[in-house]
Amino acid sequence: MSRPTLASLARELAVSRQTISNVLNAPHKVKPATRERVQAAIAAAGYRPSAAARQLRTQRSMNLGMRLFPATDGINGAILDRFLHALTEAAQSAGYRLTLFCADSDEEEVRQYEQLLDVAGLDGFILTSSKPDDVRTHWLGERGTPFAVFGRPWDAAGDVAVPGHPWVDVDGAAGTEEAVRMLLGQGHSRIGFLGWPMGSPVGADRRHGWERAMSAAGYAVDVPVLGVEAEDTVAGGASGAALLVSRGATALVCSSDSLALGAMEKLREAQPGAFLSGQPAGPDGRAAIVGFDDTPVAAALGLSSVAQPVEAAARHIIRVLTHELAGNVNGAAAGNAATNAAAARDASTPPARQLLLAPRVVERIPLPLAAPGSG
Amino acid sequence: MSRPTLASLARELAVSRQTISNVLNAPHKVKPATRERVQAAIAAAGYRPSAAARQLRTQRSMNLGMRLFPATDGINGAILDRFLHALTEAAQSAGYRLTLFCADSDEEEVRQYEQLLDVAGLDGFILTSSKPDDVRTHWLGERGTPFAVFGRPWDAAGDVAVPGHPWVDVDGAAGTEEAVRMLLGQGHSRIGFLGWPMGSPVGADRRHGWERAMSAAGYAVDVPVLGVEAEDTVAGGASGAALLVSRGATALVCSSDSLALGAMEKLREAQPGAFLSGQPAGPDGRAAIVGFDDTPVAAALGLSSVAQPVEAAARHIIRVLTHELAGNVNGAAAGNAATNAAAARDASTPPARQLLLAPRVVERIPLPLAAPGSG
DNA sequence: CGGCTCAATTTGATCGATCAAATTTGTCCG
DNA sequence: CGGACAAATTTGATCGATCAAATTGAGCCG
Repeated sequence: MSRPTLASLARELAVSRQTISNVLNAPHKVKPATRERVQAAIAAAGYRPSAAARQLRTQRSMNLGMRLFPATDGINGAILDRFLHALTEAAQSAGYRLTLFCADSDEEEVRQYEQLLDVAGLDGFILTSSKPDDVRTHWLGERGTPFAVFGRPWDAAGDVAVPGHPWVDVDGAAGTEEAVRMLLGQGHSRIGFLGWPMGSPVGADRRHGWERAMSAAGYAVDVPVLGVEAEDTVAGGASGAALLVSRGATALVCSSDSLALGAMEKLREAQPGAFLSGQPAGPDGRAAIVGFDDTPVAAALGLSSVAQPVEAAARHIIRVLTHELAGNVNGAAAGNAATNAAAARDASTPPARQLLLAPRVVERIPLPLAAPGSG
Repeated sequence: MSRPTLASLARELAVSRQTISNVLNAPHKVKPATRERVQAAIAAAGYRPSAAARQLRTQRSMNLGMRLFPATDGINGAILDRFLHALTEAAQSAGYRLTLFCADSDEEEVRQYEQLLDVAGLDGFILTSSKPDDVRTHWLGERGTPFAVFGRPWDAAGDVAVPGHPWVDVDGAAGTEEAVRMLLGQGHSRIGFLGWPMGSPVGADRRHGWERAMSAAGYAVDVPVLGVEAEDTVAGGASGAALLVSRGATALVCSSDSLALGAMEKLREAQPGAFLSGQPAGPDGRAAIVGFDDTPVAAALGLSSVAQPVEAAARHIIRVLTHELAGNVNGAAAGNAATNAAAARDASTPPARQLLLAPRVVERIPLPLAAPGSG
C-alpha cells in the first residue's frame, strides 16, 4: 500500500482531516481522548505530512539556504566543514532542512536568493564571509527576507556597524589577546604579530587584540616594530617569521594557521630546537608560535592555535533565525549585543540577535618527532 | 504586486493555464506564435513555477539528498569540501537542488532517508564512504529509490562486488602504481609503502597498486619487507617511516597525506636534507615521499601526492543520477564498467553507470625553506 | 424544556501547478 | 460545401495539506 495521507487516515479513523491536522498543529483544540486515538493511529500508520502540500498552503517551506563557497584554501577553509555540519545538525533538530547552492559572486548570490525564494520558497538564508557594504544583506533586508550572518557587519571604515540584522561572530581580538597573555605567562616579552595585508577587517581585528595585549603589558613601544604583514600562505609565513626573528621576536602570534605553519617551518631550520620548543623563555617544550583557527594541520603538528567555537556559532545562528521565523520578527526591543554565551543558552528568553563569541587558545606541545635525537 | 502564478499570467495573456504550462514543459505542443508571446510574457513578469505546487502534482521534488559526515579528520577530510562544492554546482546546473542532512550511524541514515522521502519527497540520494555489505544501498535498492555512490561497493572479502547500482570511484591502485613508477623514474628502487591497518578495502586497494608496480619492476621480493602498516595519523606516519628507513627504504608511498606528513617530519630530522630532497637517487631536490589525496597541507608543504579527481567524480555522479531520474531506470543493458572518462563526456550516450576514474600524481618540490642555509 | 454558550468536530474553499479528457480551430480533399 | 482528422487550446479534476466558516454536541441555567 502507498503512503498514508490525511484523507486516507481520516477515513480509516472515521474522523475528519481537520481533526488529524489539529492533533499535529494545535493539539489543545482536540479532546484528549480523540487526540490519543489519533496519535496512536499516526504512529501506527507511520503517517508524515507532505512538506510540499503544507508549503503550498502555508507558504512556508521549512527550508533554509546557504551558499557554498569554493574551497579556495583548505587549510583555513577547514573550519567550514565543522560549521556546515553543526549548521545542518542544528537546522535538522529545529525541524528545518538545509539547501545548498553555489554562486560565482555576491551579485550572482542575490540572483540565486531570488530564484530560490520564488521557486523553492526558502524561508531564510545563512550568510558567511560578511563584507563591508554587503549587497546581499541590503537586498535581503529591503525585501524583508529573514537571514542571519556568520560574521559581523563591517562598515567601510572597517569598524563594526550596527544595521540591526542578526549575526554571530567570533571575537578575533580577544583570541589574539589571550594568545599574547599565554606567551607572556611563559616568559616571553618580544612577541611578534604576523598578519594579513591591510584591508581585511577580520585581519585588522586580530591584529588589534595583539596590540591591546602588548600595550597592556607595557610593550606598546614594540608594536610598530613587531607587527608584520604577509600574504596568507605558508611561504608568506616563512618570510614574515624570518623578518620578525631578525627584529628580535622570540614568540609569534599569527592571523592564520597557514602563516603559523610557514613560520614554524622556517624557524625550525633557522634555530633548530631552540626557538620552536620554547627554549628562550617557555619551559617544558612549549611552542612559541600560535596560529589561528585551530585547523587539523595545527592539531597534527602540535601547533598552538586560537580555536573558534564554530559549532556554537552555527547553533546560535539557527537559534536566532528560527526564532525570527517563528514570528518574532525584528526585535530592536530585546536581546541585543550580548558578549557571552549565557544569553544564548537560555531557551526561554529570546536569543541574542547579535552575539560575539570568545575563542580560546589551544596550547600544544610540538610533535616530539620534531625534537632532535628521537629518530 | 505579488508573485505571478500560472493563473494570473493566463488571465493577463488571455490564454489558459495549460497553454503556459505547455510552453514550459512541452513547447512542441504550442503553436510557435503563441509560444513566443507566452515566453515573452513569462520573461517580462519574471514568472517562475512553484516547486511545491509542481511537486504536489508530479511527485517529483527536483531535490537530492546527501548525508554530511562529521569532520573527523580534516587533513584527509579536506577533499570533502571540493566534492561537495562540485556536487552542488553540478546538481544546480542540472536543475536539481541539494539537501543536506546528518546522521550518527548508517541505520540512522536509513531512517533519515525514509523521513526525507516521505516528508520532502527527495528524488534521490548521493552516498559516500561505501562499506562492505552496506545497509544503505540494500535499503535504497529494495525500495527502488534512485541513488549513486561515491565509492565502489566492496563485498565482505574486500573485493569489488557488482550489485548493479550506479557508482563512481577513483582507482586508488592506479594512483599508487603511478607514484611508484614516478619514484622508479627518479632512480629509487627500495620504495616502501606506508598504509593503514588491514580491514579497509580502500587501504588494501592502494597497497595493491604499490605491490603491482614493485613486482612489475622486478622488486617483488621486497614487497613483504617494505610494506608497513600504521594508524592513519601524523604520529603513525612518523613511526612507520622510521621502521621503513631502518629496513633500507629510500622512498615512500603513503596511503594518506597524514601518514606522509608524519613521515616527512620524521625523516627531516633523521636525515636532514639527504632523504627529503631526494639525494639518494632523485635529482634536483625532488621529494621521495608521496602522499595521497593531495590535501591543501601537501600543497602548502611541497609534498608530492596522489590527487583524486573529485570534481569529475561529483559531476559524473550527478550525471548518472539525473539520467536515471529522467526515466532511464536500471540499465544492465548499456554503459557499464567504463575505465576512463571518455564515456562520461559524451552527453548523447548514456553515462556509464559504473565509472573508475584515474587519479594523477602531483609532483612537488619540497619547500625551499626546509633546505638548510636559506634562513 | 428552550435557549445560550463554549468546546469539539466537520465542511468547503484554497494554495499553484499538472494530468487527462473535452473542445475548438485549422487543413485538406472529395 | 461539408466532413474527417490532426493540431491547438481549454476545462475540470487532482495532488495533500491548512484556513476560515459552519455545524454538531454538551453543559448549564432560568
